Amino acid sequence: MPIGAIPFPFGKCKICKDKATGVHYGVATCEGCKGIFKRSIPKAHKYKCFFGGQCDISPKNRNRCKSCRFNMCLQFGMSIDAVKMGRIPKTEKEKALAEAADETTPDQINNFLQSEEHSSSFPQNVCSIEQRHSFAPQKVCAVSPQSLERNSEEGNHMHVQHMNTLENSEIETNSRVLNHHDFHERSEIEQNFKERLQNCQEFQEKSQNERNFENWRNPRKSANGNCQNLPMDFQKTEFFEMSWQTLQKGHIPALQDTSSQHNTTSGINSLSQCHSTDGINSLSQRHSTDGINSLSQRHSTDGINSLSKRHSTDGINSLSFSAVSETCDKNMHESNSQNVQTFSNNHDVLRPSTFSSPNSDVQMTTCGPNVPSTSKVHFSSIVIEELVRQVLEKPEVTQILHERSNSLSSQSSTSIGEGQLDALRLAEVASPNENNTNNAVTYNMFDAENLASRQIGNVQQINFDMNGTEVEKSEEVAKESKELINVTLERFKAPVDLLFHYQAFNRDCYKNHKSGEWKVPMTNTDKEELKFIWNQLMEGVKYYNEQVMGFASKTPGFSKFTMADQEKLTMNAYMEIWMMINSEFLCENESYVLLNNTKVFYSKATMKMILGEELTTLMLDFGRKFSQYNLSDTEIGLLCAIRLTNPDTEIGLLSAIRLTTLNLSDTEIGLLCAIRLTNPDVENLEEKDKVELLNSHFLDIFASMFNKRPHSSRMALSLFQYMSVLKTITQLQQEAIFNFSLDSPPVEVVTEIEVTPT
DNA sequence: TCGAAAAGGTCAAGGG
DNA sequence: CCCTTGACCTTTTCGA
Repeated sequence: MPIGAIPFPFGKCKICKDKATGVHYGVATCEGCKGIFKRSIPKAHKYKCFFGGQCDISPKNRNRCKSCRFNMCLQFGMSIDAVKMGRIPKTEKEKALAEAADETTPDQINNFLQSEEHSSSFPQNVCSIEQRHSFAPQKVCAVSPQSLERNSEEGNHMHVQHMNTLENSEIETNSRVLNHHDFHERSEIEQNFKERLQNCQEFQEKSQNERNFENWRNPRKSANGNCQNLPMDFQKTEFFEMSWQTLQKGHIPALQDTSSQHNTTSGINSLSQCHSTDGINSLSQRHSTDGINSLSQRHSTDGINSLSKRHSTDGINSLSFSAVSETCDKNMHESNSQNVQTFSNNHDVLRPSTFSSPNSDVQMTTCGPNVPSTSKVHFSSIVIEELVRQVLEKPEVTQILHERSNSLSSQSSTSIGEGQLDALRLAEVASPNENNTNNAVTYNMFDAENLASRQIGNVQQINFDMNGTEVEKSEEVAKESKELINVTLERFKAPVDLLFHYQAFNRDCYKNHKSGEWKVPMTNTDKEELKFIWNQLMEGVKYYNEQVMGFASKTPGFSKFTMADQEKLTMNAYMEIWMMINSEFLCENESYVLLNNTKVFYSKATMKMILGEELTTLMLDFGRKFSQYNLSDTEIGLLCAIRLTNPDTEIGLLSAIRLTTLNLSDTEIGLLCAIRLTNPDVENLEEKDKVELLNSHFLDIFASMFNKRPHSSRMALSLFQYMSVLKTITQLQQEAIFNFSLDSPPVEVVTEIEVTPT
């Protein structure tokens, strides 16, 4: 910098609180932390904290623990993909300097950036917090093919300058340039997260007093067309303001056609607080950036519509699942309400037995004469389970499955459902015919191909034979494996904590509802209420993102994958994870998925308005479709083809039901999420071996827990099959939601839920 | 085209 | 003596 030039006030280093010299790898840091991060990339896995992993990082002691320092870098979002180039606009710099001169508090950069949040002179491709924190499953996103094609044609590619190699310098994705908003937004997110956690805790405390629910539990009570019934703090937010303005134009921002995406600046942009007027154009020829963390941002596949996509995906699943069994709720409600267990934050407390009690099957089949659909759901699940059981009892089938599993795992075939490979692997582990001393170490965890990449991430404690020879299943190995499983399980508490953080709140709410202290808030055909619900959906997505991405970032070993792989994996598993953790609230005749922190259950009626009668009917009528499967086919055909060959919507419904009836603990659900998160069959992974290894490790752990159950093998198989169809139903639902318009909802909905005084 | 900002590179200093 | 750190330098990139 020229003599006399005044540097931009970057404030303190986010990592060690020393003086920041600039934005390095996406985060304002000092030269030291920049250097540490730069040097750590190829060898981070060697770091180990000897002080419990909670070291304080300050300028004086920052060299004491490289592990914690590097982890801090990751936590604050440093990424080699987060390259930012370019200058800070002159006007912004002058402002910053002026404010810095006046500023008495040391954290100048944050203050500056806060003041600049709404500046129009900033680079334009700034997306909202929601956008950058959001994921839409890459394969199931409902962006139109035309849109994707157009993006590609316009050269909307991101050039990634890799630290060590330029081989992967061009990947086909969309991005945005990191700018100084990101400092602010990152800190804002951190702050928001803390605040929300605090709010959540406060709310849980308040929930002891039922009076606190009175103010909001029935939005219909004061609905008057002006949304005066909304909580005041929510009404004040810019987010609400923008959304409201948009919605007053009478149209919920759905993707109506591709041509409008370029021109519109009102609907979706308003909702997202996006300053961009054309997210697509401004994204082109940019470098990969990463404002908050590398997982969260780069797959803004469309600067304009991504928010809409993502928000929709969060809300929509519960919407459709709610339409499960319309006429079945009364009996279910009565019987289930007696089975509500005490909710708890503990991971291994079994989930509410409301829909997972030993008698749930009976309940499902005895919910009245008017519920043929539900009965069929149940009947079909019984059929599948029985078939799976019969299959697994045949030794020749086991052999075939074994061979097929091996061949499929090596060629990554597309002819098998993603969940099925897991199931097949797990079947080996869980097979009661196996004669191993330790079932958890019986499959390809120990094949020769994996040995070279054995030491990754948090499974580095594995001490295997690295010569490339097959490892004997000795007792020593079994012991090591057991220890490793225990170590990983211990480390797994943190991600599970994150994953279920909001669940404690949701469960409390649900518990209150089931015990009659709450009523299901009304939603009727009122357009205003629909707008309200839509806004709530938009708002709620942040929480799901925190859950899913927090879980991903804390999953042992996951952060050791390349950023690109982390991104692909997380996007791939995003919705499935969401559905798994919320499956306990998708039950009976309604969805009880809470719109996080908005204190509203959204009902089946609203879902119908968004999804339409057709999809709802499809789901209820699943039994008819299910009969189209040729059940007399060989059992192997059923096991291997049922998922992708004819993945109808109804199966997704089934999966939600079955997941809940398995009565999984939080840790087990968390493990399933980790297994889906580290799905090695995701396309174009850079380090597929590593992903495969970690995936196998989680399968080991899950198997070690799961196979203690009776009939674990068939349960595991059916479980993974059910899981694997979650993606399909997501896709269908998204199509429905993006065609949704407030002016012409797909179905006339009448009020169906009666609010009765308690 | 200039020059600001960030990446990558270099090497003296310091610690083990 | 070797390795790590981090301040400083050079190169790259892109906003003005």
